[in-house]
Amino acid sequence: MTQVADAPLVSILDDEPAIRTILASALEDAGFRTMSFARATEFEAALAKTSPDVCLVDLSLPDKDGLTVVHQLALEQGARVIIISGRAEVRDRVTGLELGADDYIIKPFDPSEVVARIRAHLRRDAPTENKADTATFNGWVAHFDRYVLCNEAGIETPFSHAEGEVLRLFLERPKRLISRQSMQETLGGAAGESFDRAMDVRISRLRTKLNEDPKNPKLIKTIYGAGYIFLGDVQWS
Amino acid sequence: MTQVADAPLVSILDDEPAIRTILASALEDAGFRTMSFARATEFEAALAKTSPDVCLVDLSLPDKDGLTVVHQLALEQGARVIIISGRAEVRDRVTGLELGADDYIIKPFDPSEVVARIRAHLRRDAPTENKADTATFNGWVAHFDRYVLCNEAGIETPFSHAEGEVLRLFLERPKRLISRQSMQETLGGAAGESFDRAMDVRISRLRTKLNEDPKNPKLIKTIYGAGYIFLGDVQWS
DNA sequence: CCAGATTCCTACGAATTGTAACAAGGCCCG
DNA sequence: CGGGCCTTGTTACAATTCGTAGGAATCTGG
Repeated sequence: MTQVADAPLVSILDDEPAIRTILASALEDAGFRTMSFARATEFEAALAKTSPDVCLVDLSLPDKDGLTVVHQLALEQGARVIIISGRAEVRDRVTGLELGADDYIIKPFDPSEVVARIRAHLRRDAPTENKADTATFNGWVAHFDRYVLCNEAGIETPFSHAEGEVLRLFLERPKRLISRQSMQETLGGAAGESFDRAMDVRISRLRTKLNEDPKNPKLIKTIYGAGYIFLGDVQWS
Repeated sequence: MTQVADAPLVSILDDEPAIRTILASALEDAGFRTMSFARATEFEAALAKTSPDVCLVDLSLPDKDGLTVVHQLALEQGARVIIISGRAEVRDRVTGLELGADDYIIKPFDPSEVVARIRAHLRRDAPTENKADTATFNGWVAHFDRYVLCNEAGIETPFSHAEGEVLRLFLERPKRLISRQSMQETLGGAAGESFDRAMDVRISRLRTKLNEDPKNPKLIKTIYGAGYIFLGDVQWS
């Protein structure tokens, strides 16, 4: 497993070698970089040099109380702190979390859950930059963050929220049938029988903005009695 | 228990009334505001108007798959999502977390742990707003200590307290939908229901100071029927 | 080619939002 | 105290969005 230089760094602090090994290998398989320590003093010495993104800390340590470590970590460092402990009492968990831990995992644990939880925590670190909000297709560029549609000449046409919902649905499922019903479920939610014209109109307006020829639509194709298909080579970025 | 206007809002989605009651009372005792729903449709309808800080979601719902709800929540809203489920398998937990949940609590649960976990998650939300009072975004610099907005040319424009509140709210949650109602809750507090156009005016004035083109605003975007989104790459310092 | 169903599209109107103008209140300074 | 100046909510009206209605256009099966 290759390790990218900017892969998140996870620091492991546990006195049992077996646990360290299991965690380290599971995390590295998942693409993280790891550092392992058996004693709090070594762990803290390393912190002075490197700042990990996540710290996994066992509460029972030979040289120091784990909760103290957690508390200092949470206060001083910006790192996420996850306690991994054999102490399963609710009281233990609550105090651990209150002292600054971000999560509390009970031994025995499943490595895949540890990985999933770490990912869930890290996901919050970079909220803005990871979501793909720009799609390119057949000379068009749709900017969902700015609610703007841009053609080959670079002319921008704004689209509304409702139009954007439909467009996004199409761009996420290109070249596949999207039934009228599933479309209403995904969007408005208010699934009334006689209300389904609203969808027609939304699509009609979207077609207009895409300069579709009504007689011969190239992008949004109607499947009579079934739904719609969005043709077009979509690429998100 | 008195509820402060700016206390974090927790939205509960569970089909069992007993669970809802237990959670709601525990959370309100802990100083949170709560909203409870039995069905996903009601829950989602409420989301359109208010944006809670945390959502507690049960996976087994009468009208919709819980995981779908979680996924949409995580993608669209910025809210923390905590699954509370009777399904205890590791596989369930991992998929729940991967679909966007921030935490996964297994039934039966202890309310105090739920509270502790919510607090742990929220603690991460507001690391910036304590000390930083200068934000840089798209050529602008906002100095909240001096109530001054500074453009690329270095020209300073003063802004008022009310405008600063709105601006700060935007800068703390960039590129996320901020619902109209949650905005009024965060700010004015005293909310005349729908007759309160003060918010519109505040935003209009803020737009003017940001030199926004009324026809095509680049920073403060209106989402018809929902709220506003602040685009712009914010950096606090 | 016909009948019936389905879909498109234009126009209209209800709801929502933008903004200019006005008014109420606070503050500073003479 | 009184008069400007700033702030901010309120009101009124303009602009925008988007669902609805209803007839025109299109499709399908026979």
